[in-house]
Amino acid sequence: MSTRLPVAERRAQLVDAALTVAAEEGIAAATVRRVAEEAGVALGVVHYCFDDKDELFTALAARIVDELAAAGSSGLAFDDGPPDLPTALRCAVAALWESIEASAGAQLLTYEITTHALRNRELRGVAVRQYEVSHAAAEQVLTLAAEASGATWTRPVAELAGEALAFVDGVTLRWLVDGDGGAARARLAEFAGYLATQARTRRRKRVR
Amino acid sequence: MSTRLPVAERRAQLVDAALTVAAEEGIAAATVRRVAEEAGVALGVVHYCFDDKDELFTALAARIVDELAAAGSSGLAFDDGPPDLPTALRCAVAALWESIEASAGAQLLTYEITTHALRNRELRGVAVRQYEVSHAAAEQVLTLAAEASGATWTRPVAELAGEALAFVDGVTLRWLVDGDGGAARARLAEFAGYLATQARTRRRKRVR
DNA sequence: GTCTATAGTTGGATAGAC
DNA sequence: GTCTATCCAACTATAGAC
Repeated sequence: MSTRLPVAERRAQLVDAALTVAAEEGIAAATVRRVAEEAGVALGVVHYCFDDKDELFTALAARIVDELAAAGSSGLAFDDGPPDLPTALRCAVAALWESIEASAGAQLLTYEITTHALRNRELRGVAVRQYEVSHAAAEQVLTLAAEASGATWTRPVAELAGEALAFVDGVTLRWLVDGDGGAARARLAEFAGYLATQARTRRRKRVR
Repeated sequence: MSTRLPVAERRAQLVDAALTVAAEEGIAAATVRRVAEEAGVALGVVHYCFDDKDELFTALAARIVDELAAAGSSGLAFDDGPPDLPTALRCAVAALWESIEASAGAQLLTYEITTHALRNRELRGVAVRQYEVSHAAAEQVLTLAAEASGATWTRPVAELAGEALAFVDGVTLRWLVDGDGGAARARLAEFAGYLATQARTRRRKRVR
Protein backbone atom coordinates (compact mmCIF):
# COMPACT_ATOMS: atom_id res chain seq x y z
CA MET A 1 0.00 0.00 0.00
CA SER A 2 2.95 2.28 0.54
CA THR A 3 3.04 4.52 -2.54
CA ARG A 4 5.76 6.96 -1.66
CA LEU A 5 4.87 10.52 -2.55
CA PRO A 6 6.66 13.89 -2.37
CA VAL A 7 5.66 15.78 0.72
CA ALA A 8 3.91 18.62 -1.09
CA GLU A 9 1.52 16.27 -2.81
CA ARG A 10 0.89 14.39 0.39
CA ARG A 11 0.06 17.61 2.14
CA ALA A 12 -2.49 18.49 -0.51
CA GLN A 13 -3.96 15.00 -0.36
CA LEU A 14 -4.21 15.17 3.42
CA VAL A 15 -5.86 18.57 3.38
CA ASP A 16 -8.38 17.18 0.90
CA ALA A 17 -9.06 14.29 3.22
CA ALA A 18 -9.37 16.63 6.20
CA LEU A 19 -11.86 18.77 4.31
CA THR A 20 -13.96 15.76 3.39
CA VAL A 21 -14.10 14.47 6.93
CA ALA A 22 -14.61 17.86 8.57
CA ALA A 23 -17.36 18.99 6.21
CA GLU A 24 -19.27 15.75 6.64
CA GLU A 25 -18.75 14.93 10.29
CA GLY A 26 -17.56 18.11 11.91
CA ILE A 27 -14.26 19.47 12.97
CA ALA A 28 -14.13 17.33 16.08
CA ALA A 29 -14.24 14.22 13.91
CA ALA A 30 -11.28 15.39 11.85
CA THR A 31 -8.69 13.82 14.11
CA VAL A 32 -5.22 13.11 12.85
CA ARG A 33 -6.08 9.41 12.82
CA ARG A 34 -9.34 9.83 10.96
CA VAL A 35 -7.74 12.08 8.34
CA ALA A 36 -4.96 9.57 7.79
CA GLU A 37 -7.53 6.82 7.37
CA GLU A 38 -9.57 8.90 4.92
CA ALA A 39 -6.45 9.55 2.87
CA GLY A 40 -5.46 5.91 3.06
CA VAL A 41 -2.09 6.55 4.70
CA ALA A 42 -0.57 5.53 8.01
CA LEU A 43 -1.07 7.74 11.03
CA GLY A 44 2.50 8.93 11.28
CA VAL A 45 2.49 10.25 7.73
CA VAL A 46 0.31 13.13 8.81
CA HIS A 47 2.81 14.07 11.49
CA TYR A 48 5.56 13.85 8.94
CA CYS A 49 3.77 16.30 6.65
CA PHE A 50 2.51 18.62 9.36
CA ASP A 51 4.43 19.48 12.51
CA ASP A 52 1.31 19.46 14.47
CA LYS A 53 -2.43 19.03 14.42
CA ASP A 54 -2.76 22.80 14.54
CA GLU A 55 -0.74 23.09 11.36
CA LEU A 56 -3.06 20.66 9.60
CA PHE A 57 -5.98 22.70 10.87
CA THR A 58 -4.45 25.92 9.60
CA ALA A 59 -3.86 24.36 6.19
CA LEU A 60 -7.47 23.20 6.09
CA ALA A 61 -8.72 26.66 7.00
CA ALA A 62 -6.49 28.24 4.35
CA ARG A 63 -7.88 25.91 1.73
CA ILE A 64 -11.46 26.82 2.61
CA VAL A 65 -10.63 30.51 2.55
CA ASP A 66 -9.05 30.08 -0.87
CA GLU A 67 -12.22 28.47 -2.18
CA LEU A 68 -14.23 31.28 -0.69
CA ALA A 69 -12.07 33.88 -2.39
CA ALA A 70 -12.37 32.04 -5.69
CA ALA A 71 -16.14 31.86 -5.39
CA GLY A 72 -16.29 35.56 -4.60
CA SER A 73 -14.20 36.58 -7.59
CA SER A 74 -16.28 34.47 -9.97
CA GLY A 75 -18.46 37.55 -10.05
CA LEU A 76 -21.78 38.23 -11.63
CA ALA A 77 -22.45 37.89 -15.32
CA PHE A 78 -25.21 39.95 -16.86
CA ASP A 79 -25.66 38.70 -20.38
CA ASP A 80 -28.84 40.64 -21.06
CA GLY A 81 -27.23 44.03 -20.80
CA PRO A 82 -26.95 46.25 -17.75
CA PRO A 83 -29.65 45.55 -15.15
CA ASP A 84 -30.89 48.05 -12.60
CA LEU A 85 -29.45 47.87 -9.11
CA PRO A 86 -32.31 45.97 -7.43
CA THR A 87 -32.07 43.34 -10.14
CA ALA A 88 -28.32 43.11 -9.87
CA LEU A 89 -28.57 42.70 -6.10
CA ARG A 90 -31.30 40.12 -6.42
CA CYS A 91 -29.10 38.12 -8.79
CA ALA A 92 -26.10 38.40 -6.52
CA VAL A 93 -28.10 37.27 -3.51
CA ALA A 94 -29.68 34.40 -5.43
CA ALA A 95 -26.30 33.16 -6.65
CA LEU A 96 -24.83 33.47 -3.19
CA TRP A 97 -27.67 31.58 -1.57
CA GLU A 98 -27.60 28.85 -4.16
CA SER A 99 -23.96 28.17 -3.39
CA ILE A 100 -24.63 28.25 0.34
CA GLU A 101 -27.61 25.94 0.20
CA ALA A 102 -25.62 23.45 -1.85
CA SER A 103 -22.94 23.10 0.81
CA ALA A 104 -24.48 22.93 4.26
CA GLY A 105 -21.67 20.84 5.66
CA ALA A 106 -19.02 23.24 4.45
CA GLN A 107 -20.98 26.21 5.80
CA LEU A 108 -21.28 24.64 9.21
CA LEU A 109 -17.61 23.87 9.05
CA THR A 110 -16.71 27.52 8.56
CA TYR A 111 -18.50 28.39 11.80
CA GLU A 112 -16.71 25.57 13.56
CA ILE A 113 -13.39 26.80 12.24
CA THR A 114 -14.13 30.31 13.44
CA THR A 115 -15.03 29.27 16.98
CA HIS A 116 -12.19 26.79 17.17
CA ALA A 117 -9.73 29.43 16.03
CA LEU A 118 -11.10 31.95 18.52
CA ARG A 119 -10.52 29.53 21.37
CA ASN A 120 -6.82 29.03 20.61
CA ARG A 121 -4.58 32.03 20.86
CA GLU A 122 -2.17 30.76 18.23
CA LEU A 123 -5.00 30.26 15.76
CA ARG A 124 -6.63 33.64 16.12
CA GLY A 125 -5.18 34.77 12.81
CA VAL A 126 -7.09 32.03 11.04
CA ALA A 127 -10.41 33.53 12.05
CA VAL A 128 -9.26 37.03 11.21
CA ARG A 129 -8.11 36.00 7.75
CA GLN A 130 -11.39 34.19 7.18
CA TYR A 131 -13.27 37.43 7.74
CA GLU A 132 -10.85 39.59 5.80
CA VAL A 133 -11.36 37.44 2.75
CA SER A 134 -15.12 37.29 3.18
CA HIS A 135 -15.26 41.01 3.65
CA ALA A 136 -13.20 41.65 0.54
CA ALA A 137 -15.46 39.32 -1.44
CA ALA A 138 -18.54 41.16 -0.17
CA GLU A 139 -17.06 44.52 -1.13
CA GLN A 140 -16.26 43.20 -4.56
CA VAL A 141 -19.77 41.93 -5.18
CA LEU A 142 -21.31 45.21 -4.04
CA THR A 143 -18.93 47.20 -6.20
CA LEU A 144 -19.57 45.07 -9.25
CA ALA A 145 -23.34 45.23 -8.78
CA ALA A 146 -23.23 48.99 -8.57
CA GLU A 147 -20.96 49.30 -11.59
CA ALA A 148 -23.04 46.96 -13.70
CA SER A 149 -26.19 48.90 -12.95
CA GLY A 150 -24.65 52.31 -13.18
CA ALA A 151 -25.40 53.21 -9.57
CA THR A 152 -23.32 54.75 -6.82
CA TRP A 153 -23.37 53.73 -3.17
CA THR A 154 -24.24 56.64 -0.90
CA ARG A 155 -22.32 55.11 1.99
CA PRO A 156 -18.81 53.61 2.14
CA VAL A 157 -18.84 50.18 0.52
CA ALA A 158 -16.85 48.85 3.46
CA GLU A 159 -19.74 49.63 5.80
CA LEU A 160 -22.32 48.09 3.54
CA ALA A 161 -20.14 45.02 3.07
CA GLY A 162 -19.77 44.66 6.83
CA GLU A 163 -23.51 44.77 7.29
CA ALA A 164 -24.13 42.38 4.41
CA LEU A 165 -21.58 39.94 5.71
CA ALA A 166 -23.05 39.97 9.18
CA PHE A 167 -26.54 39.47 7.87
CA VAL A 168 -25.64 36.64 5.54
CA ASP A 169 -23.68 35.00 8.34
CA GLY A 170 -26.62 35.18 10.69
CA VAL A 171 -29.13 34.04 8.11
CA THR A 172 -26.97 31.08 7.15
CA LEU A 173 -26.48 29.94 10.73
CA ARG A 174 -30.19 30.22 11.38
CA TRP A 175 -30.89 28.19 8.26
CA LEU A 176 -28.50 25.47 9.37
CA VAL A 177 -30.56 25.21 12.53
CA ASP A 178 -34.12 25.39 11.23
CA GLY A 179 -33.60 24.21 7.67
CA ASP A 180 -36.08 26.76 6.39
CA GLY A 181 -34.64 27.79 3.04
CA GLY A 182 -37.69 29.85 2.15
CA ALA A 183 -37.37 32.01 5.23
CA ALA A 184 -33.67 32.46 4.59
CA ARG A 185 -34.30 33.56 1.02
CA ALA A 186 -36.98 35.98 2.17
CA ARG A 187 -34.63 37.52 4.70
CA LEU A 188 -31.91 37.94 2.12
CA ALA A 189 -34.35 39.44 -0.35
CA GLU A 190 -35.45 41.95 2.26
CA PHE A 191 -31.85 42.91 2.85
CA ALA A 192 -31.20 43.26 -0.86
CA GLY A 193 -34.14 45.66 -0.93
CA TYR A 194 -32.61 47.66 1.89
CA LEU A 195 -29.27 47.80 0.11
CA ALA A 196 -30.93 49.21 -2.99
CA THR A 197 -31.99 52.21 -0.90
CA GLN A 198 -28.37 52.92 -0.08
CA ALA A 199 -27.44 53.89 -3.61
CA ARG A 200 -28.35 56.60 -6.01
CA THR A 201 -28.78 55.88 -9.68
CA ARG A 202 -26.62 57.74 -12.17
CA ARG A 203 -27.80 58.42 -15.67
CA ARG A 204 -28.16 55.01 -17.27
CA LYS A 205 -26.70 53.89 -20.53
CA ARG A 206 -29.71 53.42 -22.75
CA VAL A 207 -30.31 49.78 -23.76
CA ARG A 208 -31.08 49.64 -27.43
CA MET B 1 -13.46 16.29 51.03
CA SER B 2 -16.48 14.08 50.43
CA THR B 3 -19.45 16.26 51.37
CA ARG B 4 -22.36 14.12 50.36
CA LEU B 5 -25.05 16.07 48.53
CA PRO B 6 -28.49 15.24 47.10
CA VAL B 7 -28.29 14.58 43.40
CA ALA B 8 -30.35 17.60 42.33
CA GLU B 9 -27.96 20.02 44.02
CA ARG B 10 -24.96 18.21 42.63
CA ARG B 11 -26.40 18.49 39.16
CA ALA B 12 -26.86 22.22 39.56
CA GLN B 13 -23.35 22.58 40.92
CA LEU B 14 -21.92 20.58 38.05
CA VAL B 15 -23.79 22.58 35.44
CA ASP B 16 -22.40 25.72 37.05
CA ALA B 17 -18.93 24.30 36.83
CA ALA B 18 -19.47 23.25 33.22
CA LEU B 19 -20.64 26.75 32.35
CA THR B 20 -17.60 28.32 33.97
CA VAL B 21 -15.17 26.06 32.15
CA ALA B 22 -16.95 26.19 28.79
CA ALA B 23 -17.38 29.96 28.78
CA GLU B 24 -13.74 30.52 29.63
CA GLU B 25 -11.97 27.80 27.71
CA GLY B 26 -14.44 26.58 25.14
CA ILE B 27 -16.75 23.66 24.84
CA ALA B 28 -13.95 21.27 23.94
CA ALA B 29 -12.28 22.00 27.27
CA ALA B 30 -15.43 21.15 29.19
CA THR B 31 -14.63 17.46 29.50
CA VAL B 32 -16.22 15.35 32.18
CA ARG B 33 -12.92 15.35 34.03
CA ARG B 34 -12.37 19.07 33.84
CA VAL B 35 -15.90 19.80 35.01
CA ALA B 36 -15.50 17.44 37.96
CA GLU B 37 -12.25 19.14 38.86
CA GLU B 38 -13.79 22.61 38.59
CA ALA B 39 -16.62 21.52 40.87
CA GLY B 40 -14.18 19.89 43.25
CA VAL B 41 -15.72 16.43 43.04
CA ALA B 42 -14.43 13.07 41.89
CA LEU B 43 -14.72 12.14 38.26
CA GLY B 44 -17.32 9.43 38.73
CA VAL B 45 -19.70 11.81 40.47
CA VAL B 46 -20.48 13.44 37.17
CA HIS B 47 -21.43 10.10 35.68
CA TYR B 48 -23.59 9.43 38.68
CA CYS B 49 -25.50 12.68 38.16
CA PHE B 50 -25.65 12.53 34.38
CA ASP B 51 -26.10 9.35 32.38
CA ASP B 52 -23.81 10.60 29.78
CA LYS B 53 -21.63 13.46 28.61
CA ASP B 54 -24.38 14.43 26.19
CA GLU B 55 -26.82 14.80 29.06
CA LEU B 56 -24.44 17.15 30.84
CA PHE B 57 -24.11 19.10 27.62
CA THR B 58 -27.87 19.32 27.22
CA ALA B 59 -28.26 20.54 30.79
CA LEU B 60 -25.59 23.17 30.16
CA ALA B 61 -27.35 24.33 27.00
CA ALA B 62 -30.68 24.48 28.81
CA ARG B 63 -29.18 26.62 31.52
CA ILE B 64 -27.78 29.09 29.00
CA VAL B 65 -31.10 29.25 27.19
CA ASP B 66 -32.84 29.96 30.50
CA GLU B 67 -30.52 32.85 31.16
CA LEU B 68 -31.15 34.14 27.67
CA ALA B 69 -34.91 33.99 28.17
CA ALA B 70 -34.57 35.77 31.51
CA ALA B 71 -32.44 38.50 29.96
CA GLY B 72 -34.97 38.94 27.18
CA SER B 73 -37.92 39.29 29.52
CA SER B 74 -36.14 41.86 31.65
CA GLY B 75 -37.48 44.28 29.08
CA LEU B 76 -36.96 47.94 28.56
CA ALA B 77 -37.75 50.58 31.13
CA PHE B 78 -38.55 54.08 29.97
CA ASP B 79 -38.66 56.23 33.05
CA ASP B 80 -38.84 59.51 31.18
CA GLY B 81 -42.20 58.83 29.65
CA PRO B 82 -42.94 57.30 26.27
CA PRO B 83 -40.07 57.72 23.79
CA ASP B 84 -40.46 57.73 20.03
CA LEU B 85 -39.71 54.51 18.19
CA PRO B 86 -36.19 55.35 17.01
CA THR B 87 -35.27 56.21 20.57
CA ALA B 88 -36.86 53.06 21.95
CA LEU B 89 -34.99 50.97 19.40
CA ARG B 90 -31.75 52.73 20.11
CA CYS B 91 -32.17 51.99 23.81
CA ALA B 92 -33.02 48.36 23.17
CA VAL B 93 -30.00 47.91 20.93
CA ALA B 94 -27.72 49.68 23.38
CA ALA B 95 -28.89 47.49 26.26
CA LEU B 96 -28.53 44.37 24.17
CA TRP B 97 -25.06 45.23 23.03
CA GLU B 98 -23.92 46.12 26.51
CA SER B 99 -24.92 42.69 27.74
CA ILE B 100 -23.24 41.03 24.78
CA GLU B 101 -20.02 42.96 25.10
CA ALA B 102 -19.82 42.06 28.78
CA SER B 103 -19.89 38.35 28.11
CA ALA B 104 -17.68 37.49 25.16
CA GLY B 105 -16.92 34.02 26.45
CA ALA B 106 -20.57 33.17 26.91
CA GLN B 107 -21.38 34.54 23.46
CA LEU B 108 -18.72 32.45 21.83
CA LEU B 109 -20.00 29.49 23.79
CA THR B 110 -23.48 29.85 22.33
CA TYR B 111 -22.04 29.53 18.84
CA GLU B 112 -20.06 26.50 19.92
CA ILE B 113 -23.17 24.93 21.40
CA THR B 114 -25.08 25.54 18.19
CA THR B 115 -22.49 23.95 15.94
CA HIS B 116 -21.87 21.10 18.33
CA ALA B 117 -25.60 20.39 18.54
CA LEU B 118 -25.94 20.52 14.77
CA ARG B 119 -23.25 17.89 14.36
CA ASN B 120 -24.98 15.35 16.59
CA ARG B 121 -28.35 14.07 15.49
CA GLU B 122 -29.54 13.47 19.04
CA LEU B 123 -28.68 17.03 20.04
CA ARG B 124 -30.37 18.81 17.16
CA GLY B 125 -33.24 19.83 19.42
CA VAL B 126 -30.83 21.80 21.57
CA ALA B 127 -29.97 24.12 18.71
CA VAL B 128 -33.59 24.47 17.68
CA ARG B 129 -34.67 25.39 21.21
CA GLN B 130 -31.84 27.91 21.43
CA TYR B 131 -33.22 29.73 18.42
CA GLU B 132 -36.86 29.44 19.44
CA VAL B 133 -36.08 31.18 22.71
CA SER B 134 -33.93 33.82 21.06
CA HIS B 135 -36.59 34.46 18.47
CA ALA B 136 -39.28 34.81 21.11
CA ALA B 137 -37.09 37.25 23.03
CA ALA B 138 -36.52 39.29 19.88
CA GLU B 139 -40.24 39.44 19.15
CA GLN B 140 -40.91 40.54 22.68
CA VAL B 141 -38.40 43.37 22.54
CA LEU B 142 -39.77 44.60 19.22
CA THR B 143 -43.33 44.44 20.48
CA LEU B 144 -42.48 46.28 23.68
CA ALA B 145 -40.56 48.96 21.83
CA ALA B 146 -43.49 49.56 19.51
CA GLU B 147 -45.99 49.65 22.35
CA ALA B 148 -43.91 52.00 24.44
CA SER B 149 -43.57 54.43 21.57
CA GLY B 150 -47.11 54.08 20.30
CA ALA B 151 -46.06 52.74 16.92
CA THR B 152 -47.26 49.82 14.85
CA TRP B 153 -45.07 47.50 12.81
CA THR B 154 -46.04 47.45 9.16
CA ARG B 155 -44.71 43.92 8.71
CA PRO B 156 -45.22 40.79 10.81
CA VAL B 157 -43.15 41.03 13.98
CA ALA B 158 -41.98 37.47 13.41
CA GLU B 159 -40.29 38.51 10.17
CA LEU B 160 -38.65 41.52 11.73
CA ALA B 161 -37.52 39.44 14.69
CA GLY B 162 -36.01 36.88 12.35
CA GLU B 163 -34.06 39.56 10.55
CA ALA B 164 -32.97 41.22 13.76
CA LEU B 165 -31.83 37.96 15.24
CA ALA B 166 -29.81 37.07 12.16
CA PHE B 167 -28.20 40.46 12.07
CA VAL B 168 -27.31 40.53 15.76
CA ASP B 169 -25.94 37.02 15.46
CA GLY B 170 -23.74 37.95 12.56
CA VAL B 171 -22.57 41.19 14.12
CA THR B 172 -21.70 39.44 17.36
CA LEU B 173 -19.69 36.73 15.66
CA ARG B 174 -17.82 39.30 13.63
CA TRP B 175 -17.08 41.24 16.79
CA LEU B 176 -15.73 38.15 18.49
CA VAL B 177 -13.30 37.85 15.60
CA ASP B 178 -12.17 41.43 15.08
CA GLY B 179 -12.85 42.87 18.52
CA ASP B 180 -14.08 46.10 16.96
CA GLY B 181 -16.88 47.16 19.32
CA GLY B 182 -17.30 50.49 17.59
CA ALA B 183 -17.98 48.89 14.24
CA ALA B 184 -20.42 46.48 15.84
CA ARG B 185 -22.31 49.30 17.50
CA ALA B 186 -22.44 51.24 14.25
CA ARG B 187 -23.86 48.24 12.43
CA LEU B 188 -26.51 47.71 15.05
CA ALA B 189 -27.41 51.40 15.01
CA GLU B 190 -27.83 51.25 11.27
CA PHE B 191 -30.13 48.27 11.63
CA ALA B 192 -32.14 50.03 14.32
CA GLY B 193 -32.58 52.87 11.85
CA TYR B 194 -33.83 50.45 9.24
CA LEU B 195 -36.27 48.92 11.70
CA ALA B 196 -37.71 52.32 12.46
CA THR B 197 -38.75 52.57 8.81
CA GLN B 198 -40.78 49.40 9.18
CA ALA B 199 -43.33 50.96 11.48
CA ARG B 200 -45.90 53.68 11.26
CA THR B 201 -46.51 56.01 14.14
CA ARG B 202 -49.97 56.20 15.67
CA ARG B 203 -51.22 59.32 17.34
CA ARG B 204 -48.94 59.83 20.31
CA LYS B 205 -49.98 60.38 23.87
CA ARG B 206 -48.89 63.91 24.61
CA VAL B 207 -46.11 64.18 27.20
CA ARG B 208 -46.97 66.88 29.69
C1' DG C 1 -28.30 6.95 47.65
C1' DT C 2 -23.76 8.88 47.03
C1' DC C 3 -19.09 8.48 45.82
C1' DT C 4 -14.27 6.02 44.75
C1' DA C 5 -11.21 3.19 42.31
C1' DT C 6 -10.36 1.13 38.02
C1' DA C 7 -11.04 -0.43 33.26
C1' DG C 8 -11.04 0.34 28.39
C1' DT C 9 -10.93 3.44 24.38
C1' DT C 10 -9.20 7.04 21.49
C1' DG C 11 -6.12 10.66 20.53
C1' DG C 12 -1.52 13.22 19.51
C1' DA C 13 3.16 12.59 19.08
C1' DT C 14 7.89 10.26 18.20
C1' DA C 15 11.83 7.10 17.60
C1' DG C 16 13.60 4.66 14.43
C1' DA C 17 12.99 1.31 10.14
C1' DC C 18 13.39 1.38 5.13
C1' DG D 1 13.28 11.68 2.34
C1' DT D 2 9.24 8.90 3.36
C1' DC D 3 6.76 5.90 6.20
C1' DT D 4 5.86 2.21 10.25
C1' DA D 5 5.56 0.61 14.81
C1' DT D 6 5.08 2.03 19.35
C1' DC D 7 4.36 5.13 23.32
C1' DC D 8 1.96 7.86 26.57
C1' DA D 9 -1.60 11.02 27.93
C1' DA D 10 -6.44 12.18 28.32
C1' DC D 11 -10.96 10.91 27.93
C1' DT D 12 -15.59 8.33 28.88
C1' DA D 13 -17.74 4.94 31.37
C1' DT D 14 -18.62 1.38 34.96
C1' DA D 15 -18.25 -1.92 38.80
C1' DG D 16 -18.39 -1.94 43.21
C1' DA D 17 -17.15 0.35 48.03
C1' DC D 18 -19.25 2.97 51.78
